[in-house]
Amino acid sequence: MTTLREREAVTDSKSVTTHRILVVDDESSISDLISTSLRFVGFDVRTAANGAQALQVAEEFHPHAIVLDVMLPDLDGFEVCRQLRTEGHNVGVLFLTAKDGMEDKVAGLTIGGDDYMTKPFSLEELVARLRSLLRRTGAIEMLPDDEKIRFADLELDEATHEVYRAGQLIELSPTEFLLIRYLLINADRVVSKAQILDHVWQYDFRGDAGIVETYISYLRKKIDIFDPPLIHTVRGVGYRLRMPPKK
Amino acid sequence: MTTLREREAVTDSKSVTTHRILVVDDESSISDLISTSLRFVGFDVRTAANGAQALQVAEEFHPHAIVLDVMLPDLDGFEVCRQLRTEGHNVGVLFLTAKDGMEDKVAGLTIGGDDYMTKPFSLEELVARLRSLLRRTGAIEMLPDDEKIRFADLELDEATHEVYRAGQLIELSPTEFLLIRYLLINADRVVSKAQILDHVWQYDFRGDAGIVETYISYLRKKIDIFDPPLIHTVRGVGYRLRMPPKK
DNA sequence: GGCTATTCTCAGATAATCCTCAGTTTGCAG
DNA sequence: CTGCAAACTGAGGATTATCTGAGAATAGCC
Repeated sequence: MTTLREREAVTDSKSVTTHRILVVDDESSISDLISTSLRFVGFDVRTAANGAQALQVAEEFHPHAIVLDVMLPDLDGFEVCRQLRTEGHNVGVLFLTAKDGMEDKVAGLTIGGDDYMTKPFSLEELVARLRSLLRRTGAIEMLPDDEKIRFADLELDEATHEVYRAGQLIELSPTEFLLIRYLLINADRVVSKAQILDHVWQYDFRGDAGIVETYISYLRKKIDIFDPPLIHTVRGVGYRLRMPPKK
Repeated sequence: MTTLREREAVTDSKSVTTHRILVVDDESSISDLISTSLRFVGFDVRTAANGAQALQVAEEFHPHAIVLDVMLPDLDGFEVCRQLRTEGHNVGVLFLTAKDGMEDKVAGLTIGGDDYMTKPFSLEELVARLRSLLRRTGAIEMLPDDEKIRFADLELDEATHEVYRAGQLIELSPTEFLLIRYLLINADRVVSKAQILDHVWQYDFRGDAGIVETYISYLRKKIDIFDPPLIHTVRGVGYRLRMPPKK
């Protein structure tokens, strides 16, 4: 489903504020997945399958940010990053790393505005991190309310990762947080369980869509003990955040 | 009984710009059913019976959207989709999947604004989902009220799946929703029970047309308790949504 | 290496929906 | 006005979707 943000982004892309993102990964399935997803939310995407190609594309594409796998067939991601920087590309990098212990090394190297994620990740998170990266590196000018999403008396703060209902802080697990954010971004629209699964869960999740029901149930117990309930089931279709119709 | 019934009256007067749709399915009965139906509502349709052919046809046809069975004799649907995307066809895909077994392959199907349906499906739903897909992927320009259908004081919202009569929210079951949408799309025209059955019910439904009467009755109890009644019986022919002649 | 929070599966309970059927009502032709 | 076929509607059983609790597996943390 098109989300509000996604639509804004899509509209933007036709006018001025399209951001150029370079995606570098040698597995084409991953880079396809990422680029499809990023294109859909309105970024201008170019891909590269190795380090040399990445440097070459960066030269003419001048990306605002790079999604960069650290494990590449030729140069490794750090090397690519170093060379870019020495050539004067002052660009934010979101590193991707396999979950194999390299994490610490990456963590140490992501100084400045950079960030990193371990594979597999969820697409919601990728987009969120990328936006945050662009914001930090100044590619997107910071709007005051840019990092808060509100619906009724529900408020989500991207910067602090906090969620409030009726002014009260709600403790959420990581997955619960991603789920409520996805619902908030799509407030008032119906989203199917498949969509939720594809956006919120890691891309390699091969379980049943029933897990969505479980997490909806968790969220309801934390968020919808308040009145009025905001999370509504649309039988046979999906879920939807909505205000009860006023009498 | 429920094979290919008459569908004369249902021409789509609205669509001016014709959109190109590629239908890919190896069962010709299915692809015939779909393409006939899509042509009827005004799309320009081309078909392919396997993955290779699909890629080839896409090359010269440049479809705005693809209806793609995931189970094909050569490549599977995902592979076709991936190859299309890497070749720069930035096109929305509506996947068709069999209900049995493949449940776990559902993940990843709704990424770039794509969508999927399980077989068997109803033609009404197919068309609705396809329109929504075209809208999302930008093939149809988005008008503010694009997702609403109105007739008299009856209003249906595709995005929220809500129906209002006289400003009041009406709770409908999935089948009731499809039925009222079909009537709304054909507002002021008579539609036969056979047509309704063909469009609203799954194409493999083998029951009696009497079910339509039952559902019309359900709708009347929810929608036509308001004045004036909008759902009218045309004895011996079918049903019609219409305003009563003014006094 | 244990401890805790979290994720995920599963299965029974609950509830909504679907569909059939049969008795009743309605409209129309003769 | 009468009789017949079409349409209406309520009841109920079958089916399916969703909810939720319990517990096993896993990951993250000190």
